[in-house]
Amino acid sequence: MGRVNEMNQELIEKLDLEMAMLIRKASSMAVEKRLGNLDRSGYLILHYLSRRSSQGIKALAEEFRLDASTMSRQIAALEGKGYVERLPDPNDGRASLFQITDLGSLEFSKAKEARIHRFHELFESWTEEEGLQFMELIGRLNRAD
Amino acid sequence: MGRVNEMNQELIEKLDLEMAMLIRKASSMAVEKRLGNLDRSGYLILHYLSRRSSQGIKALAEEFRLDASTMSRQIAALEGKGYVERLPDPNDGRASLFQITDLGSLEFSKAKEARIHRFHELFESWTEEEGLQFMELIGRLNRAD
DNA sequence: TTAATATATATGTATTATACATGTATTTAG
DNA sequence: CTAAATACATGTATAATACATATATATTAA
Repeated sequence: MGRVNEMNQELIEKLDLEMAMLIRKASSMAVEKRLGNLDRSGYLILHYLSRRSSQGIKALAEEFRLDASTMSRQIAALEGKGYVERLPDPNDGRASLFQITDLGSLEFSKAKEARIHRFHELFESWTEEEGLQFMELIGRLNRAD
Repeated sequence: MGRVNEMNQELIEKLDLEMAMLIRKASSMAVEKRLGNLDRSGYLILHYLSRRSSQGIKALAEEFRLDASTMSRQIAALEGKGYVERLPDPNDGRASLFQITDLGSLEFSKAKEARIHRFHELFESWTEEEGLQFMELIGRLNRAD
């Protein structure tokens, strides 16, 4: 079985278009469906903070490959809603560490439920095997440069 | 094999996160890499117009599931760059029809080449079969409500 | 130790993509 | 022929983002 690199130009072109469409569709879906008080960024950040110890802006920005200024604003939004809590970084007076609050955990759970529901709809006609394959393939793409 | 609806909650949750990450990654990639003079919308619209006869704002907005005002601005941008041409709709004095220009076709080809190159990188390690599966699955998602 | 430099974060500004509300011209229905 | 609907353009608002810059703190080199 050949590599995609060697393969049919046509398939790559179709992939290109399908990806472009998926991105637009999924982006606007995220906007449409505000899923409680959480946007996509907030959702991802809370998910991350719900599994890790408190993190600073820089670490979060690197984790999500966003500019630190962007992360700073996203965290500020979460802090403003009371979903994360700012703690002084004991090792660095310039920095803060952020941890998810109980309220944040609650909001995250609610958003997750709503999103999961939406996903059940979207993937209604898929078999489990297809879902698994798709997830694996997306995962690979997410971890590629 | 069961439907995703009946399946493991864990898989759906992972899909949810992977999708959220993909969207963010792909969106920012699209911004970073301006691929000539075409953004994602322009690219999709020119692709569409390169295969179809001239279309009005409304039809395009429906095709791409965007608000007509959004499509109006996107087409205006393409028109401003000379990539599409406005023709009066002979059957409706309120409407215009838009067709791709030679310059638009040229720009589209250039953007396509650059994007395809990027895709070859992204999918470098994939087999052809995986690429095909992925495309089919994305296509289904794009066509779901 | 002190001065220069680097770093972590916050904020100002700009861009892009989007939706919704509204206004205008034109078409269609009654 | 008038009333309602439609196609489009434009005003306004929001969200996510990057880059440039400012500030406080930390680190390094002399």
